[in-house]
Amino acid sequence: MSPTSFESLNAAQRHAAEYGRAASHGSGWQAGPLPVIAGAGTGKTNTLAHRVAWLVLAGTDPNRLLLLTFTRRAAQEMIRRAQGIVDATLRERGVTARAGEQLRWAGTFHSIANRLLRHYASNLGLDPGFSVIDRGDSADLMDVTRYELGLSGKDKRFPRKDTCLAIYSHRVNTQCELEQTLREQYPWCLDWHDELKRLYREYTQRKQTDQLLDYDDLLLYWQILMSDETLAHAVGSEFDHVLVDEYQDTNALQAEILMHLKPDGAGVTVVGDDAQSIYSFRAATVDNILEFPQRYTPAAAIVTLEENYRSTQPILDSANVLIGESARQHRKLLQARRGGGEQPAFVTAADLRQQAQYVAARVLANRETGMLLRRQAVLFRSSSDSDLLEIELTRRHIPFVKYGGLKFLEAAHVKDLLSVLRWADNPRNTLAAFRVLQLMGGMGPANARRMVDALASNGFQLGSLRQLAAPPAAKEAWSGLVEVLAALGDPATPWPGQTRLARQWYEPQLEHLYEAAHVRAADLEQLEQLSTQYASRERFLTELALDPPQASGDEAGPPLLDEDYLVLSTVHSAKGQEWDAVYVLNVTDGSFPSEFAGGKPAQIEEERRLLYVAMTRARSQLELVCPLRFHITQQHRYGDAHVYGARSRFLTPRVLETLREMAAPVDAARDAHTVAVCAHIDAGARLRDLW
DNA sequence: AGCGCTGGCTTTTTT
DNA sequence: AGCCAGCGCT
Repeated sequence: MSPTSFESLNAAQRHAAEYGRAASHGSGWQAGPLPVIAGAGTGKTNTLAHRVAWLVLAGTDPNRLLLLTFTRRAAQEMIRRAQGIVDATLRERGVTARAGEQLRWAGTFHSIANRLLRHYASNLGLDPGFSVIDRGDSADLMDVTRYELGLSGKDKRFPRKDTCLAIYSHRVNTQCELEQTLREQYPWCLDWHDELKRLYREYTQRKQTDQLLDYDDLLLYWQILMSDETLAHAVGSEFDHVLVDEYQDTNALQAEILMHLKPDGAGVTVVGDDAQSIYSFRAATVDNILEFPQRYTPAAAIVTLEENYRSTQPILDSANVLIGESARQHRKLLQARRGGGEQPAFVTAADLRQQAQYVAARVLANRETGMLLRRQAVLFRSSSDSDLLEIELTRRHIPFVKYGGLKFLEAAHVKDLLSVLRWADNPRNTLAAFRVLQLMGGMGPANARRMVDALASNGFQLGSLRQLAAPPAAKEAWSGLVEVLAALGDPATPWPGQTRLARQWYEPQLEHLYEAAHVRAADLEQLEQLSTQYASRERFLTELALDPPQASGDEAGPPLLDEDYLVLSTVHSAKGQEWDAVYVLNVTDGSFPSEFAGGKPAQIEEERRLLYVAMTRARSQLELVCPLRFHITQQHRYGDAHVYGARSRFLTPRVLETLREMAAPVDAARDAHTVAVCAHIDAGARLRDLW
């Protein structure tokens, strides 16, 4: 193969990339199953890209190669890199690269499911024009259903809509009984078992009536498709090779789909790291990767990548010790290829404010020695952990971008505007209809119901809305809406400009809906801008649901690339990334592990892996920060109630030996009366006791 | 009957 | 800062 590119791989990487060499000739050959356990920073993406490139160079038709990744972004990155390797190799051989030979089947399980289901819709009794609804819409549908079943308003509070959806999702993705999900993950909802079951039955029914598929449905329908032998064979034989990235974060449904795709494992490559499995709340099961080899006879041989190209050895030493204390795993020890390096630090701060000040100061100090802000990142367990830091950064005029947490598309006003387009796109989408109708003052659930029923009895002709009379208070907004919907529903209306039409109707509604209307109006302009980048309304709405912009500011596109900014991110969103300096906030019991983690060993192990993922993002500098004193917020009682936190239980004596312990310098100007107290209290238990 | 406002309560992480 | 139940006003 390519003398340069492939020879740059180490032995294990090359073995993985070229696995099946002996069998490879012509098209349609297969080798596998191949499990690759790739430790953090061991060149996983590079190896997988080389495997894709090598398969293509060895004669595999790129159209017969299925690549499943965790995010669509990862798929695009993989395509780009594999293409680069193929092109470079062919150039070396004096062959001009064949233009347009692209990987058409690369994407997330969900997006590939979307494509397959539209193709096989008729086999499943599905309308090929189904809509995909995102999380927020699913929750809203759950809410409407709950309201109509009369499940709200009992003396005991029924679980909120997001919780209802989370339980539902967990239940279908784990393929376990509802009762088991409740007992293990949502014990406080156990009393509602029967009501929830009724709710889910109705929810499923409504989605089917309205031709809506939620995220979970994409997988469920795919699984059902694969449960039929004939159809499974039809789908499976479309592909010679199936490669799955981040296999440690797949769930039972996805494993089953893969199994039916290639029952004997021929042509299957899975890549992942059990030590980085952190998505069990999304029903991912680390068992998939732990038990993968044994699912075949003979058992598949594992290729392990342990040479780490990212971090210095002192950082890896800490991480190795930390993860070494976990019981069940594919053992591996990360070895640094880079020399030198300073010991990572464990820094105690008096409280959250001092933590924020300390981190901001360290970021600036690094910046002054020439380390760009974007080469540094602050990581944390939950999105709100960075609240104080964000204030501090703003005060010091340090620009930052935050990943994770509430996103642009989840903001109420953005969803409002999108709902107008969604309703026009699919008049049967009563969910969008309900949302849009109730945006008008004077129009509540009852009137909205009346309008939707009338629309249904007129065969969902949007034009028929003209005949209906709105309540007096909504009169003006109503006639405007009717005209906009008629325009959007007319196939002759071009797509560019449709978002503007919708926005012109919606913007006046902002005033009575929200407090800071002008701030929200700016977002709407941005959404309009974003929509112009898509070819059609249908593409815009579907792709937005499947691949939303990652961070606030992300949707603005290129301009940001010129600027320097600090990265703030949840650990979950930091997956696969790296920075020169990494600061981890709140390395306490309560965050690592989360106070909500529950006591089961498997749950605690996952929390340990979360800290492992955070630590292994660092290239040269790693600091774990631990504030000692917390103010209690968002609790029953307000006031200056506080607790003293203990450092994370994962920082055992053996781990601490690998760290340099230090205290954040006390800011003398402030807090003269606050003395840093060293006390160790089980804050997690205290917080749990509050409930 | 239906709308909208008030006030009490809030279980993380996300394709 | 939302969500949701309950109440009072139209």
